[in-house]
Amino acid sequence: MPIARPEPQNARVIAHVDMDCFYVQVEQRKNPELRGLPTAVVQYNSWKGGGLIAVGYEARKFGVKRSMRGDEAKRICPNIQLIQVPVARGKADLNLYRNAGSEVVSILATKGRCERASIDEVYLDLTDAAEMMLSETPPEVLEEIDEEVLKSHVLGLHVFSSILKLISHPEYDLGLLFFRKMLAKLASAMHKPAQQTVVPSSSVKDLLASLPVKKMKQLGGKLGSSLQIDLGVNTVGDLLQFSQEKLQEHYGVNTGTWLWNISRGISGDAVVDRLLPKSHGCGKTFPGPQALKTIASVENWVNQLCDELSERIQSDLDQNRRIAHTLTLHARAFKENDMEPHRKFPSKSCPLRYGTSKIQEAAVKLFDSGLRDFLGSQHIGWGITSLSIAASKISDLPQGTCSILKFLQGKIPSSTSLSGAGEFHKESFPLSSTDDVQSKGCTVMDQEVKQKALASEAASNDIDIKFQAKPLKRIGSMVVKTKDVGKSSILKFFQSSNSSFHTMNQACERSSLDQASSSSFPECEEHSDLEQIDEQVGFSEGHIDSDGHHNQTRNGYTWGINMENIDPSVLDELPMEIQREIQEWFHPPKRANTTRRGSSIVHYFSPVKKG
DNA sequence: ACGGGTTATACG
DNA sequence: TCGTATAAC
Repeated sequence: MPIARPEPQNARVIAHVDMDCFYVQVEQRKNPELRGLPTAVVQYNSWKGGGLIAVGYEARKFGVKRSMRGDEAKRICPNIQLIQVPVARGKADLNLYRNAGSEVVSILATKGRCERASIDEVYLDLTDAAEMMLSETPPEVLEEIDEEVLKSHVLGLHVFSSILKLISHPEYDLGLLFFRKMLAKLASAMHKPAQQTVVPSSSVKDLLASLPVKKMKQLGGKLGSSLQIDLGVNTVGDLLQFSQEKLQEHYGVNTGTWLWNISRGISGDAVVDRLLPKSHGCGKTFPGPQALKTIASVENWVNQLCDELSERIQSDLDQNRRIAHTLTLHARAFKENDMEPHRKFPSKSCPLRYGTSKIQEAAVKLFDSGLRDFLGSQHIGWGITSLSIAASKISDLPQGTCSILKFLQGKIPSSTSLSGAGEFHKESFPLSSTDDVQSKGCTVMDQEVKQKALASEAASNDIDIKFQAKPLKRIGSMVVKTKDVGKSSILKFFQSSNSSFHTMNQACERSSLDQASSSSFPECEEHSDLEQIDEQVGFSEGHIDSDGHHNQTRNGYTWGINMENIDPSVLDELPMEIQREIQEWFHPPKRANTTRRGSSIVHYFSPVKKG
């Protein structure tokens, strides 16, 4: 049976939704009395009335612009309502607007595949909806609709926004390949506010021919200027004269081919199904005299930033079941007596472990490290003019996971795909820089060789393999504990294949003197640190092809595999060692001199469906 | 030495 | 990879 593919890939119907003066609208929704009044949103107000970050259309009539100061706006437009961005922890707090943006996305997401492009912009793939419409509407009526749409920019389709739709039907499509997102984006800016612009395929060629390159997304900056100055390209149409090689010569293979393609309307950019941001960040500037000049003041602000970030990633975890793996700190700094206005302060990153104080400690370390690099051997005064931290490398938690605390309290997520016997396996999922191990170690290496080597390394180091389980789909992992339980752990992993731990365990036993040495896996050494074991413990329903042997432990007890036997209410009755161990998984003992170069991991417990 | 605070992406 | 630079809103 052939798979139905009714839709050629090049005929997507894509809308770009761009909110007009979004922050202002959010404030006006909150306080309807502001509606119709000239309104702007300002950040802070102590210096020259604060900086405007959004200006309503009523105020724009007076010439009020973004980037003006509040005082200036007031001069031009005495009646202007200046609404301050909320302040929390001494800094601007944009959560109100972020959440409003999420509201919009989730509404749009009911209409088609959505990609959140920014706090107030969404791409929306309406192909299915359009096809539905096409199939249910007689062609004559469709023509009429199209005509209407072309004549006037349809008003107020969405209370919140001006909407642009780019519509093309397969039968209208002549030679132009997918160019949709870019065009949609382009046209949404053409008629504002509260209007939509429809771009039929037939108009695209002419539109591009005269379109200034600077108007195109990605060409608004230096690259666009270079096109104008170095190549004399002023419109997208002008680009057509240049060969692909020529463009690559100037701008590299990647950018060169990209330019060549877009000038021909070729752009593979699909609307990616993503409703949530890929990272979270927060920062603050300390302009001029406010520059931070002591470690203590820096730490204070780092702590404030971390507090906010921690809250945000925690709510991302709670609401969206996502975990961030990397923490990055950026700063801008100057040196006293150094004529160079802004020497660069290096940005630094490390594995991200949850908990406000952990994040704060880590961020302060990152700052210290950056400051050392920044100062080198010089002993001179410095100042920090901006600080920011970010949480990135966010991944989804497997479905059905919950905190182990909840698990132990008996709050197990309801069973969906699996309903078999409840035997629980502990799994370890690699996070953040552990990905190094996979890409450096595993992908280049034969799986079996890798496993044997790992096993023999474990054996030769007199390490007791405590537990392993085969995790969901693509990643395999194991936790190796030393005999000295609780003192150190080594985390290793390998790409998942069908090989079970059973195999590995055997390999371990028989190859204790195997020639493969740990030096073959220097990257693994970096990950030997109990602190890598994150307390973010989850419970998940997965599929594990257990054979009942792979969980054998050799130091007297097992936990994890026998979780089915643990009644959460009688946790106290567990052997002391187990209790202690569980404690340590939650709160690994601190070790002063460990470098934190390894990664965090997340542990899951999965019920096993028995054959 | 800045409209300020975020996000995303490409490059080396 | 990580860190930097660029671009956008």
